[in-house]
Amino acid sequence: MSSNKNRSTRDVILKSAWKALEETPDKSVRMSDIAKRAGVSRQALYLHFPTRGDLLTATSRYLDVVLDVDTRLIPSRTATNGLDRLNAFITFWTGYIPEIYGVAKALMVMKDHDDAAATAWADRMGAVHEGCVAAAQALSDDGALADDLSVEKAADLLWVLLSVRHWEDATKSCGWSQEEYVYHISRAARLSLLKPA
Amino acid sequence: MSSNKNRSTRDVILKSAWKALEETPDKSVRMSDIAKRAGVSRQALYLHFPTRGDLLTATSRYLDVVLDVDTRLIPSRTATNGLDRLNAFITFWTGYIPEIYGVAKALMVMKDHDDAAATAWADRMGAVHEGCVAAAQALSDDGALADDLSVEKAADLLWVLLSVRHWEDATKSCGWSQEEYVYHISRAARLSLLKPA
DNA sequence: CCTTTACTTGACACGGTGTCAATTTACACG
DNA sequence: CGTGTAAATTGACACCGTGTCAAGTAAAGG
Repeated sequence: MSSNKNRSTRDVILKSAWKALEETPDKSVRMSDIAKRAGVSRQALYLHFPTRGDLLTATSRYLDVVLDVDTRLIPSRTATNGLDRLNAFITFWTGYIPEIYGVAKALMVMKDHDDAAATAWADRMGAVHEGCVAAAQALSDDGALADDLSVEKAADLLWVLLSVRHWEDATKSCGWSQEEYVYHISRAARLSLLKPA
Repeated sequence: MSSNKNRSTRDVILKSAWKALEETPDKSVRMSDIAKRAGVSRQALYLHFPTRGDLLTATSRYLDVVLDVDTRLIPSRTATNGLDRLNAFITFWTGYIPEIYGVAKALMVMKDHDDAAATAWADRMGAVHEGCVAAAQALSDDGALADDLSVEKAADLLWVLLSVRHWEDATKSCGWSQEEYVYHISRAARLSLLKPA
């Protein structure tokens, strides 16, 4: 099978991209860096991915598989009430962010000056937004949603609170630990979304 | 006075940078764009500002003067209780963001791949953080701060809530109006920071 | 054995920043 | 009125990273 080798190089590249970005999420990782790490020529990258943006997006999808997003989302999807669903979703996503941060950061940076990357990022974040809508809807169904929030606004608010930049600000700029971040953000989310007790 | 002409070109450049960035905060404004708009050669820019980052930072400081930050901060500084101070500060800053967004965006983008710009941005945001600390302290003095927040954590939380990226997410990605943004963010801030009523 | 497919090598164009040197403009002052 | 000095112009160039292209190599598979 000729496509076997094809596949495997592709995977090597994706893994290398991941590792490189994970290692230095701050510094901008070049195509040549990834190639070197993959033990492959820079041009081989372009054989598999048209542009850097495509490689980054592919890497982030690759992560979803490797890190098994679907399994991780089960608690949230199977929650039996709104508050549980909200908590489960927040737990999932806040735990996921640090693992994808390297790749996410690269995409975030790129989206600021590359329309294709912007679309890709919007697409990825759209998935998170859907999760937020589901949680907000579940709260609404329970009558637990604060009175001055529509489902849509609640979802948006949650989404904004859970943004990767937000995590970055809190942990990198403010120096919060991951625990502090999770605690304060989920607290803020609950206080903002739920009807006052 | 020879430095008069010097000054005035400098100001023309700053104003042009401002206008250019205001016009297209999304697209990356080039040095040549600014030069053209200022009716000056590209090299003239480098005569006044060593690098693009320096020009951007100077522009943001220029805005603070032109938009009269000090006056705008008076209500916050003279508030007689914590809640008033918090509200005044939020009103100031949320109103200020849209006005500086173009320049801020350029700096934010640049900070992701330029250490000098990162420092400049951190410096500018440090000023905002100080405002957050002052507000949090005022709340604490009133005994109005939520029990599970230290002054420092409260300030950080407020700062994160008020980040420019946050505003960008809400208004650009979610399509909130400025009014909606102000309403929901200040609501979230109050609910998160204050002792439950 | 010969074709096809995956990959390599090395060269190059492009866009944007920053640098440099030579030149021109203008205005202040003796 | 000229002259010296500071400010600005012009055009060329180096650098970096992305993306393109053409020619060559290596190996699997019929």
